[in-house]
Amino acid sequence: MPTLEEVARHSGVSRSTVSRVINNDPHVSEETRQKVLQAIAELDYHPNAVARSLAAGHTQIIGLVIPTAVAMLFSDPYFPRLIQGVAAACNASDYSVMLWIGEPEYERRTIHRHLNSGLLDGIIVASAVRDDPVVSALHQSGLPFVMVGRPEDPTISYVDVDNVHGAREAVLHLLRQGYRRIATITGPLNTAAALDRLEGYRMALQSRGIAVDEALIAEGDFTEEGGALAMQQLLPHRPDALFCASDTMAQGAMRTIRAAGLRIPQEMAIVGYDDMPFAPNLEPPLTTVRQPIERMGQEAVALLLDLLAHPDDGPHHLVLPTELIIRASTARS
Amino acid sequence: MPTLEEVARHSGVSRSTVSRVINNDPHVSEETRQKVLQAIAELDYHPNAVARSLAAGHTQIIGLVIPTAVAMLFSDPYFPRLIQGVAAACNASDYSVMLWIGEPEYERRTIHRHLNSGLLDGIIVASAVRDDPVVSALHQSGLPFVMVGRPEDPTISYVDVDNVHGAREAVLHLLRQGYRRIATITGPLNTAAALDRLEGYRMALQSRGIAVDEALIAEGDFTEEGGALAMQQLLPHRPDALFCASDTMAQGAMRTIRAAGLRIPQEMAIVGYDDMPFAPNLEPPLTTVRQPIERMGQEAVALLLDLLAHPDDGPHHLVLPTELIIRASTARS
DNA sequence: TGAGCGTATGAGAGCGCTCCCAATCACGAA
DNA sequence: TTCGTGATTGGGAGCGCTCTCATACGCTCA
Repeated sequence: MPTLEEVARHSGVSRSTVSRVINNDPHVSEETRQKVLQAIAELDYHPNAVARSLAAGHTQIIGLVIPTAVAMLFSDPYFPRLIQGVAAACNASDYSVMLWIGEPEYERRTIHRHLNSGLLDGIIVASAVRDDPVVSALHQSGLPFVMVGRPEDPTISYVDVDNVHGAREAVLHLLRQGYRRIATITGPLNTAAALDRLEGYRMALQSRGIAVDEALIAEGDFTEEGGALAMQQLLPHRPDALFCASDTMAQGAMRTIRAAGLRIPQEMAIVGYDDMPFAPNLEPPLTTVRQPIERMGQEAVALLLDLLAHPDDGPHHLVLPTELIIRASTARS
Repeated sequence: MPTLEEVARHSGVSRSTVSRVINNDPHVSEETRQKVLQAIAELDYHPNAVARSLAAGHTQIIGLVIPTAVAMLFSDPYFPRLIQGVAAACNASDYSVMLWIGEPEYERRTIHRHLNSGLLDGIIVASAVRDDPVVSALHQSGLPFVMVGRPEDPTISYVDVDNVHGAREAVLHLLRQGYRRIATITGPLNTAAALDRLEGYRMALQSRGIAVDEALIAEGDFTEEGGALAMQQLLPHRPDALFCASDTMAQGAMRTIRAAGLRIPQEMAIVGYDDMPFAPNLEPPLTTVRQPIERMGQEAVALLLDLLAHPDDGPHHLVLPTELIIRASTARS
């Protein structure tokens, strides 16, 4: 593995000059630049990222933390898409992504060790639950970071989708279709997304003068099984429509509904959330709220890079719009 | 951020000694060790990973390359689970994971730049297609690497599942149930997994003296849509059973089958592959071949670390067993 | 012709750590 | 007492690069 030094010797210039051409410093004559470039090609030289980071004081690496419980990663295409978005944006900006999946047994010491190792220039935290220890550790470490999903603390930069609005539109659609006893299966209520969607549900009903019946609200956990279970609680209260805080839970709820002998959408309309790839293939195809997951990842990177460039700026908050995708599961025939 | 130097001053010993206690060198008196440990705690010192890497010549970082086309990441839980396995195993061994999602536009130069930057101690390549440029680049870079999924070149270390055997068992099950005109939807035939599963299909038929009808073989692309399309090709040839090289494609095929008015499994039995989370929830629940995806990730890390420790060992090949999960989609009633 | 200025280049001091080698010391053996 | 021995500790030379500063070399302009 050739070094800067060797390239310098080979092309008859100093280390500094080679460094300049590598870093595209304009203060190099065209002639010298060519000479150096040729030496680089001949020796097949590649700068050593580690040495470069040590000298420069930054690594061009950002961390992507996914502190969610292990189980969700398995079935939910949310994270792959988010990762995809983050990776794409990083590649485009010459950053690398260090993946860090928060295992439950990770305790404070390990977290700190990673955060303070100087390996990361910044961090993106995906979908933390409330009071996540990673977030507080991050906060006191002083490392720049942005969250995907609104945190409690407004001084933190984040990008999120407009969950309240998305949920409200979904429920309003149900209302417009003439449904009146609308139930909801929420996500785990220690997440901001679940809370916001529930809030949207309430707002929609209230805006039409319909009292919220707490018996029509069941808490799920974003899993298929959890959706099926929650639906069992809901069924005795005879709702005529359902707003689910995730497509995955909607899928589970549909199973329960069918098992109870009810027809969708004639006897029970359903709206999901996420517009997962399987949503159009369900029986019947699922009306749902699409959110720009991948774009969130990209915007999170953009925000973080901005934060790295201008550390003194206040926190940035970016809220992306959602889109209601209407399919057969809410078609009052 | 305090440095080694400061810890040394603060505890009244030399840099070397502090370095020793950090690295658990036994040649330090208990008394000194305590003194240093205390200074470390008081200053809240954390070693700088970058400086350490530069001096030590290795980074404790491994790369996880996913060169597959973007689309698959979206719908397929395969990668999340693999990532999960890799991350877990790395954490357990004090390594970090650098994620590298191969965008199509990544050309040779970029690949080389990453491989030769010295940032990575080793690499795990997930599911490369045949003649993937990343693999050849990796080969000539001299970086230790292992693949997930059997490569053509036997000198490369890999871990894989026994795809031939898994497919054979699946088709034999169909045969045992009395089905005779068994069709198959393969994966893209430029991947080893698809080829191996097709091979298992052929072997099963031949072992029962049944001639392979090429009209009953359709190539898919591991997507739901691809499965639906492939099934349309197959239908005119009147198969009575189907072996799908992935659950996702099976899902698509079921859609086509149902649209054609055929009942599953009475008029068309189906076996999938992967045992994805949704497989038991399909209508009817899908018989499928389960493979230990997460474990593959773990074993890949184990193999790689072994390779790092013993660079001169020959290539390791590890083939994990599959398991046939029998559900209603093959229940000849 | 020489002062003044801008541009191209080189020198050298780190960045924070590891690791080899030498120095020190205590202690038992000769 | 002297020397060897082994356990501790310190010194110092890098790892490969960046970056500030100083130097040198043209120019232009008076």
